[in-house]
Amino acid sequence: MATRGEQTRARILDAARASVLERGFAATSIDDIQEAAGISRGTFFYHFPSKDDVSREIIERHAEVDREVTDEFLRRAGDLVDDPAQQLVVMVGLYADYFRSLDTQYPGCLFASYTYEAGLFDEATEQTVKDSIAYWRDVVAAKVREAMEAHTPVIEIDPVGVADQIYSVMQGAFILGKVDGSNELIAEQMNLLKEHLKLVFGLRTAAKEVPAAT
Amino acid sequence: MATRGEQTRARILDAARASVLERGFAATSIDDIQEAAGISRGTFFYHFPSKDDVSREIIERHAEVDREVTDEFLRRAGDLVDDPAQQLVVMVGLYADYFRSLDTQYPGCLFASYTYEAGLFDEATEQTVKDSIAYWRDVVAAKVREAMEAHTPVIEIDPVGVADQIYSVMQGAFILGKVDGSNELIAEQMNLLKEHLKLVFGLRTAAKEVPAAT
DNA sequence: ACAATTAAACCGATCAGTCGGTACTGGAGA
DNA sequence: TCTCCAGTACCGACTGATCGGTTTAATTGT
Repeated sequence: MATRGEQTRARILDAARASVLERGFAATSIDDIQEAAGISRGTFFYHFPSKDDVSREIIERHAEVDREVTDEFLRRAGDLVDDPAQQLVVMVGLYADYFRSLDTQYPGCLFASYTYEAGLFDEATEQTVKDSIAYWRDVVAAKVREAMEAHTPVIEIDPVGVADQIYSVMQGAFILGKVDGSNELIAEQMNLLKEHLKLVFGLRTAAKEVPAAT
Repeated sequence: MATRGEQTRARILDAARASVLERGFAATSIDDIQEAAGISRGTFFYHFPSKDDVSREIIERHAEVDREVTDEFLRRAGDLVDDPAQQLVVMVGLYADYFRSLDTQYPGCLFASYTYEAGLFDEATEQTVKDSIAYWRDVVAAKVREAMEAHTPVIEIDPVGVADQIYSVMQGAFILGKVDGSNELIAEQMNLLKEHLKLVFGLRTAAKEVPAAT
């Protein structure tokens, strides 16, 4: 159970995160955060020495969650199917399901937000973003490598390139999703990517041939 | 020939655009712009009534250039090959070549920047972003539709979905490219996407079979 | 008792935007 | 050719508001 102080701290971080994703970090004032969190100005500074500390903590928390989700999706994919190529496909599908299941508009990714506000953050914060992306890239690329051993790809591919492609589609879809106000768009992009991966690894469901009507 | 005033105006817009792409709009002060453009504070306000007007003009100029590039790439693709599916592939390749040819780090897309700072801009500005993306989607989706008629896709696809996928990969790659400080990454992502498209439309270069050694 | 919270006053820095004035330039009139 | 003038372009000091951050004294919850 979280103490009262911890709850307030969490409320501050939540409010800050939401505002940063909507307006960006620079346009997020402490008064905005304080008001959204339903606390006073004094309380904000009781919990955080500065605004920068909030940005650091937000990104670190996001990095942590991101890593957990990555690990869990990979683990669940591993539980569901044995073939590493299938695991990749399932993983992308899990992302699709996740975005589709949300009942509010997905607000985008903090890493992207910070990237488009580069120069406002200190070295350590930038490094957190880089490390998080690098982690994702590494674990997914490793899985792609496994998949390549199990199924010779139909086209020449670079494992890191494929990992980046998945990441790119996700990040790009977040932007389109925000503009269109649609989580479904994000999910659909993940689904299409899934089909691409199946093609690359020759995982076409051959049994799905439509029986000719007569 | 541009008048002196027009040149100054352009310098202001260039400086503003660069700063917005690096730090975001909110963190771009008029002093930043003024200093980068090599003019005084007074001159800025001589040319622009407010900071918001600059944001509007920047995005409109970007939208215009974006549209021109889209049209030109599609036109050039049409000049190079007849088959609409091949045209799509060539178009993506043209983007790849473009990003590879840059000698400075590609700073990212203003639409993405604005999307992650939504709420700072007025209705008209937001609409410009939406319209620009919609235009891209429409013309590329139309080409995908043509391609589908010429080549039955190997997988079930939605033309708009495919257009969005290309856009997503580009936008996502911009982010990765910024983080990694690499234009090559962006170009590589476009190349991989090119291969995916070839697969989908069955455009594999069958003649490329590696002759068995011995 | 002690941690958490409040409200308000306050600070210096920086912000967007204003204003009064100056330099440059390209004619028009003599 | 010289003078004068209007418009264009530019300048930098100034204003009021807002920013992040501090301080304090008085509560509240456990």
